[in-house]
Amino acid sequence: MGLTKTEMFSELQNEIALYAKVFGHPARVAILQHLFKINTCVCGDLVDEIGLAQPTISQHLKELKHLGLIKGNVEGTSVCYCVDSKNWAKMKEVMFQFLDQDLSKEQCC
Amino acid sequence: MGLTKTEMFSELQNEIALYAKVFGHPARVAILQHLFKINTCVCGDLVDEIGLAQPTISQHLKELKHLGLIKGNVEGTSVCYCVDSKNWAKMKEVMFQFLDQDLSKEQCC
DNA sequence: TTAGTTCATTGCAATATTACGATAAAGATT
DNA sequence: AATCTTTATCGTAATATTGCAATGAACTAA
Repeated sequence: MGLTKTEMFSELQNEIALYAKVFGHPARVAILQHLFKINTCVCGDLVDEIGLAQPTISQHLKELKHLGLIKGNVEGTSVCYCVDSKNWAKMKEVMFQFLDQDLSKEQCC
Repeated sequence: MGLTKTEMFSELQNEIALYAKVFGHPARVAILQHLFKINTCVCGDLVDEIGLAQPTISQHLKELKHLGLIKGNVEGTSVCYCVDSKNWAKMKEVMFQFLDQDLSKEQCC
């Protein structure tokens, strides 16, 4: 069916899944890593940096922007992208809490 | 096309994306949360706990198992699942390193 | 043996995602 | 104005994902 039944899950579960989904493609991971590496706005390097076509990159950027993880600033003809540090921190908190659960008790397996 | 061009990306980028992808569905998030909450093996509660059909849960479990994040132990008629703490820790390290990049430098946006 | 329980697998339909050519939009340059 | 540069959007093809009914496999209980 391809249709996720979001209504069956808690808001937190859906939030985690949404964040994770956007990281679930290496192109978006690469985009973010580049933004972190440069650590300032990037205006167009991305298509050269990553090997995908311009419309494809644009689409991936859109998804990252839609979740609020990056911001885009129009600057003349080009657009400057950078990580939205405030929203990134929010996301990090949610994801850390999920990933950092402890496994103290013994396991039977 | 729906076909990710994995060969264009680094091994780390693909690894991060694979982990993230498996967390990119609320059912799998819910399964993992339940396993953490119970903090021991679970033999069949999952279908009741989460509201999806048994084959659907089985499929999600398969994906989690395939990545090594959970283990399944056959115990008579039933199968006991639990988080594989060693592999979970490995995954955590990879994901933390990706998520925990700092944003010290000023941003222009 | 027969029937019941539990989980995996198969097969399929519906939807989502990915990629990109073509094109549009908008500012910059000549 | 005419052209160039840069990014977004549209349309479409290919592939992936999700969900479940039906069925199978394997052990248990009567």
